[in-house]
Amino acid sequence: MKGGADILKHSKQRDMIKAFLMTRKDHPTADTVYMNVRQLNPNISLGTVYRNLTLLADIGEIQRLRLGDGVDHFDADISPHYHFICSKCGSVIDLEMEELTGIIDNAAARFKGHIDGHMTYFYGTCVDCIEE
Amino acid sequence: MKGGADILKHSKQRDMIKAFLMTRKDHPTADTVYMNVRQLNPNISLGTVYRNLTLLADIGEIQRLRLGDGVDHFDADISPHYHFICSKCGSVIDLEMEELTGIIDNAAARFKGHIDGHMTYFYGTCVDCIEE
DNA sequence: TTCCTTGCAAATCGTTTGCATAATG
DNA sequence: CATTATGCAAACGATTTGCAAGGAA
Repeated sequence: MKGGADILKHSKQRDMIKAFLMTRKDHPTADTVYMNVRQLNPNISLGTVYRNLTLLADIGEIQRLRLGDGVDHFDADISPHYHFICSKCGSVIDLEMEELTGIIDNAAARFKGHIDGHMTYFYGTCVDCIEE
Repeated sequence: MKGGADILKHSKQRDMIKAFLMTRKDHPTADTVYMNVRQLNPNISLGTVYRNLTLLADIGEIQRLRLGDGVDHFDADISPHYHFICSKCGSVIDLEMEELTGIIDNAAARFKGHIDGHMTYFYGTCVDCIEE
């Protein structure tokens, strides 16, 4: 049986991961987080990075982004906003646009289940990839 | 060097896969396709299923859906429409709703790159999972 | 001391690929 | 005949997990 309430204990590694993520606005992958955090703590393991990213996402301190490129990206900015992913270089960029309000109601109108939320992202070619 | 234009040759396996997909409106995964097609052709391999699903998606005869659950789903209905994925049982359901026109313009307004398209899906709990 | 967290490595899962053979045009 | 497609199995990349040891409350 899976007893207790899994009280969260403090951990240096988790702090470093969260702190690193907050310095970046390019939505790094787990591996990028690993590479970078390892420069401060060479002993940290990839498994720990994954575990903490998952934990942080579960408790809502960060956002996990699945943008269809097969790799998870992570974002310390948990405010609702939209992303663009470049089909060529894979970079992820924040979009400045108002929230798509009403989209849920729109979807829920003729639907019998219950809709919790939606995921929307845009794809195409970023400026840097166009200009070369 | 990669010479020719890769002329498409007919294949029984591809036909079966496409035919099977057209009978289903629940957006099966590659593995589900494999399981089912295998009942008609026990010799077909999973690799062939993957190759053909990828090929069919590339030439636009089917749609590949990445709905954030880590598995690709396939849809023979290539008309633009939206999907709902149940967070509990994972089932994928078509949503009856008008297209989100203007959403691209909306996103492109303050963005420097070029936007080709967008991906939107909804999640929550489906009727069957609510009722139990 | 209790229980969560870590590091390490092995395992898992979905998907892709190399290769020799079979099928298509 | 030239070339694409197949079956098989091995390879892959991203992520997860079991376990013994370390660290926080």
